[in-house]
Amino acid sequence: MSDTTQTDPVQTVSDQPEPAAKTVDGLYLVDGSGFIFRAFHAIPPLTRSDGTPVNAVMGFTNMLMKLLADHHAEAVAVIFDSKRLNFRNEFYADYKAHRPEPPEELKPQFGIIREAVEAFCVPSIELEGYEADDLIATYARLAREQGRQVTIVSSDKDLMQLVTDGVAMLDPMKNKVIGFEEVFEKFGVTPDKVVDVQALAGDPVDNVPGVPGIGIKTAAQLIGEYGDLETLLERAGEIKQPKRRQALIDNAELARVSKRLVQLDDQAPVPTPLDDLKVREPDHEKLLNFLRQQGFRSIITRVENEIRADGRLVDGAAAPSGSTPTSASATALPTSAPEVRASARFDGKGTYELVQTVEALDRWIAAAHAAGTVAVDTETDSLHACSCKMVGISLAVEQGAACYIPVGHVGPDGVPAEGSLDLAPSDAPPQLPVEEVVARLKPLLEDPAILKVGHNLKFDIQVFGGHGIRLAPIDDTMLISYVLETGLHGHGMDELSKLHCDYTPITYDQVTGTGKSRVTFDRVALDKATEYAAEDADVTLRLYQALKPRLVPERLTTLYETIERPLVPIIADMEAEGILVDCDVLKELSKDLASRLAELEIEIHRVAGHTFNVGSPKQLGDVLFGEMGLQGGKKGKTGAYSTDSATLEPLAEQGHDIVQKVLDWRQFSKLKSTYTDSLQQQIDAKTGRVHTSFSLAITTTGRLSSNDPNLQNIPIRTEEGRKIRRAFIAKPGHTLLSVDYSQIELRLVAEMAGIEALKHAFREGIDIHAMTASQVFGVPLDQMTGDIRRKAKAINFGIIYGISGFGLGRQLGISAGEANSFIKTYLERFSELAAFMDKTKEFCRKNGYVTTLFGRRCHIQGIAERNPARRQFAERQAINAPIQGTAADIIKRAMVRIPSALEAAGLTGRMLLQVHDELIFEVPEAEAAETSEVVRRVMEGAASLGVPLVAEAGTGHSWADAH
DNA sequence: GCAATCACG
DNA sequence: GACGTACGTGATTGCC
Repeated sequence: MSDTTQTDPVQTVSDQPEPAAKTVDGLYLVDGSGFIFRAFHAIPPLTRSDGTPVNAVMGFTNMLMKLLADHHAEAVAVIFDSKRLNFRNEFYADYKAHRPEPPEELKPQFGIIREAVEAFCVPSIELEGYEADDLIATYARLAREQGRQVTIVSSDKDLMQLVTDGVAMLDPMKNKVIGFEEVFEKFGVTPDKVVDVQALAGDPVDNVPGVPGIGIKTAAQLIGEYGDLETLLERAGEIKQPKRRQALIDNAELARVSKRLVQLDDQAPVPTPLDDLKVREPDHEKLLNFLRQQGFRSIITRVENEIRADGRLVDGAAAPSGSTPTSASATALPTSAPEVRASARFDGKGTYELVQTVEALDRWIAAAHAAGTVAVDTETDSLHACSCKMVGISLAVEQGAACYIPVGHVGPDGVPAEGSLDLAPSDAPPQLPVEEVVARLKPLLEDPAILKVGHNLKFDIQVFGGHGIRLAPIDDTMLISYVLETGLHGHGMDELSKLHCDYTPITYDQVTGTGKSRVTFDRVALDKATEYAAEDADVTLRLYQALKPRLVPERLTTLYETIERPLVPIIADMEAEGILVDCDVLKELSKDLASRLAELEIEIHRVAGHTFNVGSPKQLGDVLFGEMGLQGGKKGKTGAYSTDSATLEPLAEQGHDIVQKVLDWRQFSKLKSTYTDSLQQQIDAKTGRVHTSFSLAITTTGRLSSNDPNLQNIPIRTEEGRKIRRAFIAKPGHTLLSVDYSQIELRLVAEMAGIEALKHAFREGIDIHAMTASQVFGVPLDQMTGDIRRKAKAINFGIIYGISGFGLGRQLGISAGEANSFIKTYLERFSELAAFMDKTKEFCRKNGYVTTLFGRRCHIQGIAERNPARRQFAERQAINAPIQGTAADIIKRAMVRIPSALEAAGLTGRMLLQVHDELIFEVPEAEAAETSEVVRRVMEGAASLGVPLVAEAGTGHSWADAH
């Protein structure tokens, strides 16, 4: 069961959560004409590759698709207005006379939208002389007479008069049901009185006259009082307000005409019998053909995924050229199919939209709703997600259709934008206030039905988190690329764009400049910022379309959806939390180290006979091996003496005091510069804590990495270094909890290679190094010495690294030959191991990658090299990667489960750090014991294997104490 | 910007 | 038997 505990709202289209407004099955009558206009105005301009505008087509198609997917309709029809005049014009010539001609860009789309309906195998209905509303009224009546449920898909107020028991309306864009309550909210009366209110209030849009001076509010009040229009007109003389009374008396006839105009005709002669409106099985080929003609790539992807999920399509048979595993890396963007492009071309600079008004913003939000998927990217003034300022947001809804919303740009002199508290005269460019943009975007960005796609969304999640937005659900193109092609290349956006889209995006440096003249992004001019930022969102969407479809056929969906993707918000929280660091402890250590370094330096210079830079390997080598004549060889192309600790340590042991001093100097210098000094700089001024950044897509094995600062390599191995851990502390009333896996990699070797003797030892809780020592060296456990055990331990580590005689020999200070004989014995004692290593190497040669227990693929380059050195290097990687990678999978699985496990247990502690096989928490003192148990339980249960996983916990005020 | 060195698992 | 060697990272420093 362990594999399926994590669920996420968006896996495939068909997996999406139940819509908020689910209506009962029955007849769905779609107000086609209403939607054409709504879609046209909601979606930014898009054109097909042949120049035909298709934005309304896309909006309409999306709406229809969503409707069919979200509701189990037994019958559906799309109803259109007929072009000609209708019966209302016979008695009121001016009816809808003010309607302007549809915009030029819309006209060609009417026909295409009818094709769209056809492609979905949904009946489309129109009738000369009647408006769509009349046909809808008629069908609704007919269905009601058969006792069937009716849903009118529209948000047009003119249709609200039809709402009654069994007839509801549905606004598919907002996914909102319009029933009695909503109608009452709008008109102030029950649906059956809506026409009376409309007759009085009139409607300037449709040129329905109504009674002058009476609006909806007054009309509702009057109808409420008098019951209906006729009664009101008859008793108009009783009205107290003179003006209102006179208006009603004078315009009684106008009101009656108005009522006839707004009253829908439910007796229209329907062109298609109600019984013919059954939902038919969709013709996928026909639908896909239509979508391809329009170049709706994201919709095509969704449809294909849906079809695939239904199992009606053999993998790859109808997939676009970019989504089959074989051709994916070669051509991500098919060239044959036409593509939707905004008025912009992909490489046409300066054509993305700069959003500076609420109207434009709302248009993009509506477009995102229509598309169902939106690529999001944030721009900030620094790379530190926790402390940076949000400068702008970009959205992309379709290839080429992207915008940039500036919210934090300042003028060239750094004057804040208008709306900031600063009242100084502003030369900041015009832009919407950040609060307003955030407020309008929040429902979209948190909408469980809208997928947010980003590249390295961990960053954007933190930026939005700072503004009270919890971005979800998400897909991350960086992580999709990472699970698909770990080890083949990096996963930065620019690199992936070149690789998959054959396109080089504008670089950050091009926009901000480099070196001395670099400016922060908030000072970049808006046009330049738009080109860069909107393009990033656009590229992200393209990468998504190229990469996401590969997950299923390449069997990487589970890894991505249950491990990598859920980890994103969890790591984001850990980074935002940070860890408390006591600056005074570090200062004290710095001071200490400084004086010891000074002493050592004087001493070293004295022995050398002159001053030199001890920190320069070149100068040091010259002094030690040149001037002083110590034994040591030149190395490498640089021709310089090697002076690393492996070289110097033997010399120090021979009694060369100066060498020992150099080694000490090196160690202290490292501690001071890398840890005590720089760590002080890295404490966040606001939080007093250190916020590292974990990279999720760097390593070739699946591990995380930590940077800025790296908190995964804080010293521990030496006493001096360990002191640095005293500076990492818990806040008042809290304690640090450290829980680490014991011997996880060796346990995994036993498991994956199926080494029975090792598995048995782990199950019995035997000292594993002593046990291997007794096996390999034939020493009984009760005669074990520390030195023999140390050798065995080195061999065990060697196994994990893809052992070689030379490497082991060097580690143990013995000859390669001697080391080789140890290895030989080891492989004889644990005979399953050799087979495992051979099998792994062979698999890697055949496939180019190796896999972990949880299906992660680590691509290994050079496995088939002719050069034996390079090939053997690849082979060692091939041995190591499944082991290291499985351990990484396991701790990630634990990390995904821990926050919810703590919450379920009512515990408030926070996970702060991960150090490969260790997790660090900050917990209230009173919760320490219980938290420790919950965490251990989750960690030990993160995989169920033939060997037990063991997690050990420690607590203390500082990290040094917790270990 | 690269090489050398060394901190961690 | 070649060929150069343990696996995976990140930060700092000196030097070109």
